[in-house]
Amino acid sequence: MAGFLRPGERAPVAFGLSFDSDRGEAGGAAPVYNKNERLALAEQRRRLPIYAHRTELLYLVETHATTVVVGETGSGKTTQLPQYLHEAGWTQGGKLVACTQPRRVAAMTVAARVAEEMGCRLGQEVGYAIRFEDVSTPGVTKIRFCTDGVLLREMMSDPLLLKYSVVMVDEAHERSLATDMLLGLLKKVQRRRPDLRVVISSATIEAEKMARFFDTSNVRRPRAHAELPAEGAAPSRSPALMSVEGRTHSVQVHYLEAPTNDYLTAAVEAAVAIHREDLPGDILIFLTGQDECETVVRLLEDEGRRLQRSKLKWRLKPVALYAGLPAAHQLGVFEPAPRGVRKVVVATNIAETSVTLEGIVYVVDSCFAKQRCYNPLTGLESLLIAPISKASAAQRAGRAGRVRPGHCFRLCTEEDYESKLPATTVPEMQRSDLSGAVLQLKSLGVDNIMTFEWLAPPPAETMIRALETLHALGALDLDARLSRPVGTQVADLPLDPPLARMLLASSELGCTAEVLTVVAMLSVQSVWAPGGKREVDEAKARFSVAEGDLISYLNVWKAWGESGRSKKWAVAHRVMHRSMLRAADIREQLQAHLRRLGLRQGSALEGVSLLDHAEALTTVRKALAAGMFINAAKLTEELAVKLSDQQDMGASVYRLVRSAGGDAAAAKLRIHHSSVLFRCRPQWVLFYAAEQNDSGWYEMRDVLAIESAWLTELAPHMYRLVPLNPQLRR
DNA sequence: GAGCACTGC
Repeated sequence: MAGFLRPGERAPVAFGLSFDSDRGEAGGAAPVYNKNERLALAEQRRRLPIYAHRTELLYLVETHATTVVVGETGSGKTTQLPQYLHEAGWTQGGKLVACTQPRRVAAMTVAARVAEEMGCRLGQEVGYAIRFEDVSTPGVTKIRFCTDGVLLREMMSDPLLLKYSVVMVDEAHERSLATDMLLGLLKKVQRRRPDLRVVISSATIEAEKMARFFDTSNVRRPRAHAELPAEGAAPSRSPALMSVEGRTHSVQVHYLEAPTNDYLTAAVEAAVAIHREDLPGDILIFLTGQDECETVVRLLEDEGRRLQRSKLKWRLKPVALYAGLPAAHQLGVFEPAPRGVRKVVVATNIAETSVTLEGIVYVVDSCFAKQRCYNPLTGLESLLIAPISKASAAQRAGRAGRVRPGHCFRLCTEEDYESKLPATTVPEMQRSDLSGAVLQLKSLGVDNIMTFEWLAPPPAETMIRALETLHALGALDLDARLSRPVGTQVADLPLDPPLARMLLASSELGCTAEVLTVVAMLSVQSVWAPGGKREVDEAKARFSVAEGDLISYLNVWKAWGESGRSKKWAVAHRVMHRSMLRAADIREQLQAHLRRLGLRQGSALEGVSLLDHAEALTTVRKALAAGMFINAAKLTEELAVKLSDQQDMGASVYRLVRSAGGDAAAAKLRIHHSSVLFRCRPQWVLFYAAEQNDSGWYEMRDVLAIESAWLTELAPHMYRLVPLNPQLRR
């Protein structure tokens, strides 16, 4: 294999790998226990690095409207800071301290830990709120952990966040769409609420930017507010910035001596080389997708068999980890490896932030990831393999230093790392469709979207496209104001605007029962289980109908319901039980929203005779079309000629209907293999999502076959009939 | 003709 070099190292050692510094240092098994476990909780709290900064932090929050805290991993910021604020009196007078997290599990686990430290029951003084679950008690709860999405929703009924005295935004450097929106809104709220304190927790790389963003010391305060009676000294409008050291071990980084164009083989070689050194510790390999992970697991299993002859102390045990994996298969990943076994976790980006693994000492990083990108000119998304950022690479490397000093092997040369990887990842805000975000801002009273202060403004084209989409859906009027009732109702529903729109249409057409199901199932990750391609195809065929995927989902839902929502049924039919349960939750939540909005509910298919079935189904399809008509595609006569390679020859090409020319007209679409319409060629289709992959094709998923006349009927503002022959025009 | 990084309301 190609050897590895440490930064600044010139001559390669025999194998490029050398852990001499590690030998004899900690010979035994890697410790994976919390060595403070037996200490009283209070003593453990005092031992956290952040404890030494307690007084200073409280002083900064007291005297500054915004405080940016750079707290490295293990500093204790997430669990301690909210408690310090509570102890210092910020929760007196019925106010709460909020702490937002980008992920649901984080909000739940952190809340549980803090409740334990404070010696109270979860949901009393300490609570959390995530979608479907509000574990907090009004009047009792003082510290509330929640996802940033929940706090955003909460702002729709409490725009000034009057319930809260302090809002702490954790993991702000991750720059999720919801975090960026929240930051912009918090800055706006601060102008109206000088008493509110904002605490931003961020990694070093984004900290300065956060502080600059919240600095309003040069902005003149509006006169109306200057006249407010001063309650003590006003806090400084220049943010405070402070760092708290973390508690992690050093990670030594190694690079390839020569570049590779096959990072899968390189990853396997690196893992084998590490294994041969015969030192303790698990290995974590970062790749880009499910297929890659499975391939490398197989290759490592082969290598493991071969290595069994070579008298090593440990046996290799490769395991894959990606989001689509059924929970049962994930178990092996988190269980500590038994004695004499070295775990090799082959993971996607999920291991970068979403899950933490114990016992990892070695990280092998392909330095690639699949990145979602939005093209506002076509209105379509891409999911392409791209080099990760240096910030991402640092995060991945850090996964090696949780239990003891570790090593990170990047599968590129140091020169390429320095010159080809961008410093930071482009924030989600700048590579997503923003129609949902724009609508939410409108409903929060941000009238002029173009002048809203973003931490990083999205492309103007994306904003314009979002306004156009919302206008086409009828959610905005010609002055780009929220329409009534459609606009306010679409904004009220916790759904993508197109899905919300079809739900409203279904109420008018009397088929909410069916559309609720479809919308809920479109809102979950994947209905079908991964694995055995043929098996899934066969299982799917049992539910397939010519009208397309959305109608087939109705059959899956019905059959799952008739089985008594049985997990056994789901497994037998290659349906993801987890997804179905979540869809059921979403469906129920949406139904409650419909009731609250006072919308009529009904079923088109229930109790309908076979004779009237087709007509009833057309009603459902039209309701669905009312939300998706923007994504209309028509089958062309063209046959694909060598788009990427000969495999594509003969595939049916679809073109967007809405485009008059330009980038959108050039986009070649085809029906995704996962669609039940893959082998059919309906003339006219609508799709919920299409994304470009590395083959160059835009693949349509969740397809609905329609009749062309529906387009002009449902969306005359967008589509009109063009006579084929001008002479036929009357 | 072959396949879905990760979150969130």
